[in-house]
Amino acid sequence: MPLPSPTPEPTIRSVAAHAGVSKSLVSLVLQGSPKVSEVRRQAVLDAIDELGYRPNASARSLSQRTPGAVGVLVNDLRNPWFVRCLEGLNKGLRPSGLGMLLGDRRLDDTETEPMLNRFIDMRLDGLVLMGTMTTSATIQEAAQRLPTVMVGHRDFHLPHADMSAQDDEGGARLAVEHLYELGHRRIAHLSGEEGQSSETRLQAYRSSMTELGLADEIRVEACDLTEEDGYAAACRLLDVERPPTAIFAVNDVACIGALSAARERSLDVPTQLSLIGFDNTPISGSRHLWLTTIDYDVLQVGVRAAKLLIRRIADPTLPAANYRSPASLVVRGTTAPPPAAATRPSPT
Amino acid sequence: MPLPSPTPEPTIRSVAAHAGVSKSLVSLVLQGSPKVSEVRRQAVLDAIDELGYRPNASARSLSQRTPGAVGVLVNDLRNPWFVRCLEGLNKGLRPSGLGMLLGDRRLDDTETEPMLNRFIDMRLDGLVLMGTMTTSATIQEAAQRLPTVMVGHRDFHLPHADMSAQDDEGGARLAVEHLYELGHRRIAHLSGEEGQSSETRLQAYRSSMTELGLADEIRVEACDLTEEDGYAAACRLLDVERPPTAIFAVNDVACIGALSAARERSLDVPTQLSLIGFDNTPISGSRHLWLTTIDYDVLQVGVRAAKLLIRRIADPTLPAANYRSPASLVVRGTTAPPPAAATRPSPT
DNA sequence: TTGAAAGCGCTAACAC
DNA sequence: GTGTTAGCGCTTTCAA
Repeated sequence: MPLPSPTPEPTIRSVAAHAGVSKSLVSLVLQGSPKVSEVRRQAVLDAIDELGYRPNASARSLSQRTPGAVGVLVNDLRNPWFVRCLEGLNKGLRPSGLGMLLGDRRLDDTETEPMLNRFIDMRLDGLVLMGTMTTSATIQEAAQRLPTVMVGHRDFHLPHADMSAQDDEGGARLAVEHLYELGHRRIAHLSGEEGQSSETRLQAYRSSMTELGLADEIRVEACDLTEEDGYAAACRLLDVERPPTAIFAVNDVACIGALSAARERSLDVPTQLSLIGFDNTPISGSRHLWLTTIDYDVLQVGVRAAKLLIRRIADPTLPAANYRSPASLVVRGTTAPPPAAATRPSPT
Repeated sequence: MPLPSPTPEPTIRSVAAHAGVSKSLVSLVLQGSPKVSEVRRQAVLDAIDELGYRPNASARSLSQRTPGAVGVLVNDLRNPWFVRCLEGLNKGLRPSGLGMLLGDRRLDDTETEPMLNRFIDMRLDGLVLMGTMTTSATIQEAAQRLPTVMVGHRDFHLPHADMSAQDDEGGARLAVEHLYELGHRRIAHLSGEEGQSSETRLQAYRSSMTELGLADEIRVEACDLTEEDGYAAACRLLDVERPPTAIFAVNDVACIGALSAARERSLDVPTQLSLIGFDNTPISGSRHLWLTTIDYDVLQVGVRAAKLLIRRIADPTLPAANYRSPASLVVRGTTAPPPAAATRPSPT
């Protein structure tokens, strides 16, 4: 049975002929309509698998004017955060029967425009913009034409898009306070270079520090949200006269970079340097890293995004909803009280 | 400008009317045909963006009988190997203008059948099966209907599918020989539970060991290809009377699990235990891990897969091609000579 | 219940 | 060069 079938592809027409009924009857059977007699239904069903018939999605989507799928544009699949979030999205989409078409912004930067254009041209039922990204004319156009939800951020203005994100402000405060309570004072921040989430986390770090009377201890280094760049920024933070005793990193990936920097300097984590990440990425729970971090149920963020999108597909005129998943602290192995000498010059 | 446009979507017809030409002329312009006068072309182009016209992909795909996209079914996106491989695939696909639709087998196991069915029904131009997976009736059907390439494996029989994979046999031998040359004798293998690649690596380990006169030292533990399971299997390997001085893991992810197991037992890597992985996954080069591993240019495996697929789309009757990317050793920080006592009971 | 017929938006012969 | 016409495979009135 070689691939190039000798017979032309069976269509609804050939099925009808084979079953001795009309096209429309076949269509009704395909859609599980109740108003078809049992005899005919069987005849059609039999014809279908005798012929190996498969409906043609393009034809259906053309005629029904909906492809039954949404497009998902992801920032960077190398970051496990996205994989987890996709899992949630997928789960939330399932009841609606919507499929998803995935594209990665970073796989190839020149590839994201064609991808979005394809989404538009397919007249997809919805669009998911997952993770920090800068806007562009194409994104704006796509978001204007397709019901849209932004997940993890609201980096640019999209009047009719919903948002499913996390409590960046609260999470960052939890991180700083945790370190403070352990006794740290020289708490530095490894910040993200772009994106509203990074910005919010940074501001929250600043205010927390100030409110704790540590305004003078504020130290910030910005990095791209990659491990490599987190490493570099952490180096800059550590290679100074009076290095911090603790670093709050904008996300887990950057935090791992910081871990490398510490190790390279033979700084023991957590006894000589405390580190805390953000996102509770799957890898952060790996025994080998065991990162203290901020959790906010990413899976739920994904599920919520799906629900918002489904709602918006049903009624695109809805006012934009903003949902933030609450943050909580996950204490693991990378935070501890600072070396005694560092905080308490000696006496009480 | 709210989303629900008051005017119906512009079509090729409205564009034609607006520009004062016929439908077919518009179609020709859209396809960049040279046989259109400059004046008309401009008129059409103007009409297009005045109206904000976008071609309808379903209609086009119905009439052209090709959607200009391939489906990619991936085993597990949590493994960074896939992300890298996708990058290659994407790169290789680019010149052809083919888009890609991505699905993850593990995101949700119940979701892979609908995904494949969607691929079939969309009459996609091709199918990519990326990474170890067990077959199913749906996979068989999809592969029968769509030009197919398997990447990284040939886990089941698909008569008309090409393969782009890696030299598992050679790579495994390199790993064992590297450890041998460092002086290791008690070399254990952390094997994969399923998949032909795992099987081949295991067999090569066995033969290498035997050929090196180490048949008696053969120790194998099987694990699922995840970090968690790699950890568990490594524990079983280490918690015995006479533990191995080196472990060759079936892939990097499992190797990281082994690293955790070593650390948990306060075994220093590499001075007390050597570890070597497989795949040269991006994370393995992370400073924090710095895994010795086997490389085979995954990117190239992806590119090659794209090329094979493009060829097969052009001529589906081609005999199945099998390509294996050559393997090489990447020595980093997790391998070293064994502790002296272990190999040389004491004297020379 | 079932069938006939008219589109969905686009491409592709084929004439002019 | 440009317009006309006939489909692509399916859904969906509307009659029968």
